[in-house]
Formats: sequence, structure tokens, C-alpha cells
Amino acid sequence: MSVITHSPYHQRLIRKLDAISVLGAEDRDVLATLPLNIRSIPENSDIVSRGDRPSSCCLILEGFTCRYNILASGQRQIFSFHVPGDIPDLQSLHIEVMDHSLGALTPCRVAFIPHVAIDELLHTRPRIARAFWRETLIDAAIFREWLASVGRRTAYQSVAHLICEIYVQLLAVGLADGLNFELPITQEELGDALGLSAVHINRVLQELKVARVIASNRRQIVIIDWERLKAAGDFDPGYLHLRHDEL
Amino acid sequence: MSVITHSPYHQRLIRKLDAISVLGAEDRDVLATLPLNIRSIPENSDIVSRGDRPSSCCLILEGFTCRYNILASGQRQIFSFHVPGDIPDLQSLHIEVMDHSLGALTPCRVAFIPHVAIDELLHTRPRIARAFWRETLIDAAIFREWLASVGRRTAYQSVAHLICEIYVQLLAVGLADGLNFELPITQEELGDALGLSAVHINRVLQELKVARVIASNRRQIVIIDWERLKAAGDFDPGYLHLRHDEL
DNA sequence: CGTGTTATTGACCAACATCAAACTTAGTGG
DNA sequence: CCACTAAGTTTGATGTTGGTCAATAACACG
Repeated sequence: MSVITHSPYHQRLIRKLDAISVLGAEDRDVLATLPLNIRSIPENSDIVSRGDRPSSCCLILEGFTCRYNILASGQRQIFSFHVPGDIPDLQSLHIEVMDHSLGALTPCRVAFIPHVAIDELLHTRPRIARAFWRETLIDAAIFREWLASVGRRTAYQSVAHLICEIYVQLLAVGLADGLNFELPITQEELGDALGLSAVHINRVLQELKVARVIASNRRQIVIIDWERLKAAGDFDPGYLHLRHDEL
Repeated sequence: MSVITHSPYHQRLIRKLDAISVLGAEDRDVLATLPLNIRSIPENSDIVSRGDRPSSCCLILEGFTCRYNILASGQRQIFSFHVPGDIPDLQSLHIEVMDHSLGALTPCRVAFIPHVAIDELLHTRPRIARAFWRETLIDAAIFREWLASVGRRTAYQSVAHLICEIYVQLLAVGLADGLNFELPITQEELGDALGLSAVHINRVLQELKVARVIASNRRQIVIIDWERLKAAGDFDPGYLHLRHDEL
């Protein structure tokens, strides 16, 4: 066991990496020495934009973020949602130019970590290198699952699936309270994630409520019947490759 | 310049990595020593299946492959197409259990490379490690772009976009002949990739032919008007992160 | 209290799916 | 070389999911 105290911000990162990969106590201690350049980001602004050439990665500390692109038609496609502990632009380590943007859906606190600091860890700590690579691979697995939702599932199934996914991810980093969690995302944003209109998201959410699978008011979701929600969304958490089964 | 001769099979891999990443002559020589366990794969059979725990990666030497999943409804979603030089299951290095399958769309020749051999390279050759990681990151970028197609583009746009993508990838590894290329993929498979029905793919392809943007017969595609094809698909090759602009 | 954003509802519409049949092509065996 | 077959493509008719538009309601915030 380590005797070093880790800042709550570093804890976020360590907890997330622990959820997906095997680290030693020493790895955790080294992670806790990463320089964090902390900043507040206002709601609805970009943290990193398409075309940028970042020289640091962005660790989310508080708030909800998403990665997205705007198409020629002006429509938005959201590729992923991110919760505290995630490093949504880890790829910028090896891909110089951003091909999409990272935006804050709520007011956020984020920590920028210089590439050079991460590179240093990659060379000296093989398990950390593995954990980071693995995080980007799980990222890709999530994209594949979204592709299946958008391409082949009905609206009802996709919405159920997405709620399952976000819930399990929040659970993995300790940000869900039993079967309740905060989902500070508008119906418009859910639609942009699933390739649906906000109007249709609204109708599907109502169906889920009428069926007494979930309840929600404000930005709170309550899962009433987890088994039926999973079944409705054809959800199998295997693709998240978590080390511990979260339900 | 290296004086070592590389087998044509190793060349495939080297050419691909060269297209996306910077390697030194020594890196190329080391890559050429990778043990390749070569096998023929019949059409329409799995090379790796969902649930497998591979101990080698699969380098495509000849033929077309795809990654896919079958959903609860029995429908298939194809996540990516792969051409010679690709290692579609590189992720299995760090993700033990396959969450999707890799199938041969045509008869294929593939080379299995033991994980241990690749791991060895990752530890000794930083540029190769970077190239492989980068390949998986570009993979993810391609998933994002497909997500945008399936989620937000019209059928006409998505089909045009996919043709652009495959063409540029073939060009990058020297497998396109001017504006012509082999596309040994059925309309059913195109549909499963784009979340559309085969019937609709057929109609859209006819539209593209009537507009004299492409021509095709058998499994050959001819791009008649590259600029209009790109425009129709809202295609910008940036997300492929190729080192050299292929058009 | 306004004011702007988000959610909700209803009427109508379009893109694409489904189904079924005919047609083409490629491959196979005699 | 010619039937025969299976797979893939093409076409038309019809159906459905989800989009669009527009109006109203409910909040959230200063």
C-alpha cells in the first residue's frame, strides 16, 4: 500500500484507470505526480476544437463533456459523452491535428496535462502505457456500439442502450447513487448523439416512462427496472471492458 | 537505406505503416523479421469471432475483410472494411476478449503474428509502438466518421462518402489503379455498413451512376468525377491522418 | 416577473424499409 | 458448350419510422 496522499483530482484519474486496467501501487503514485493545469470551462464552449494541434491532454474533473463534429449540412453528430476521470483527447498524443471538437455540455473543471509529462510516463511505466492505450481502445469499442445503435436499433432501443451505457460508466467511477444519476444533457443533445430529432427523443423517453422502465425529472434519471432497461436496449456491458462487473 | 530484402508479405505491412506514421530504415528491417503464420481463409467465414481471446493479431495480405456484430434482432452492423496491409484486430493486444467478429468478405490470405512477437517490438522500437497505437487511433477516427454518416447524412451522401474512403485507403497502399478499383462487396454488405437496406443501396448507386459521378459493373468501381463524388459525400480525408495527401 | 431555453404536443410529410417478383451473373456438372 | 442453380441485382408497390414545422407549456435565471 502506498503512503503517499493523492489529490482528489488525481484520484479521479486513478479511479478511472483502475476501473479499466491493472495498475500497481507505484503506478498510482507516479500518476499522482502528473502536473495538472486546472481550468474552469463555461457551458457550451469548446475545450479543444477541430483543427487544433494540442500539446496537452484534457482530464475531466467535473461536468459533462462530449466530442462532436458539425457536418456540411450544419447538423451536429455527437460521438461520445465523457464523465469525470476521462481523458477524451488522449489520442492527441499520437494524432497531431484534431479531427473533431471536445465541448463542455455543462460548466466544467478540467485539468490540462502536458503531452511531455504523459510521454515520460509512457516510457517509464509500461502498465500506465498499457492503461492509456487500452482506454483509447475502449473508446473505439464504444464508437462501434454507437454505430450499431444508430445503424440498426430502433429509436426506443438506442435510447435505452445509451442510458444503460452512461449509467454503467458513472457507476464504474462512483458517480451514480444507487439507481439514480444526474444526466445534465438536453434532449437535443441526446438526439445529436443518436442521429434522431429532439422531438422523437422526447416521445421515446415518454414511452420509457409510461412503461415504468425509467423515471426522470429535471436532469435526474431513476432506473426503475434495470433488467427491462437492459433488455429494451439490447445492452451487454462486455464492450466497456471494465475490470469489475458493475451489475 | 536498408540492404535487407523484405518479403512481399512484410512489405504490405510496412507500406501501410509508412502511409500513416514515420518509421526509420531500421524499424522497417525489424518489422520484416516478424514471424508470419500464413493461412488461407474461405469467403464468408470468420477469422476471429466475438468472444475469442486471441493470442495473435491478424495481418491481411489479400482480400477484403470486415468487422461486424450481429444484434439481438438478428441484424448485422458492419463497423469497418479492411484492405491488405491492415491489422484489424490489433486491439486484441490490450483487450483480451473480442467484442465483435472479423470476417472474410472474399477468399483471403492472412498472416497471424503472435502477440509476444509484437510486444517485443513495442518495447524495443518506440516508433513502431507509436505507429501501432496510431493505427488503432485512426481506426477510431474512421468509426467516428461512419457514425456521422449513419447518424446524420442522407443515404446518397453516406454511400458517396464510403466510396471516397475506401478509394483513398486503397490508393494509400497502392491498390487502386488510377480512378478504378475493385470493390468486392455486395450491396447487402454496403447496407449493413451504412444502416441501410440493400434495396436502397441499389437505388442510390443508380443515382450516382445516372449523375455520372461513378460507374461500376461487376465488382469494379470507376470514379468519373472525383470532385463531385467528394462533394456529394461531404468527404474530407483529414480524419484518415495519412502522411501524404492522396488527392 | 419577464425572458430565453428546454420540453411537450399535434398535424403532416419524407426517407427509407419491406415484400415480392423478375432478371442477371457466376459458377457447376454433365 | 449448355442446362441448372444459387447468389446477387433490379424494379415496383406499399408501409412505417422518425423528421419537420409550429404552437404551447414548463422551467431556470437574473
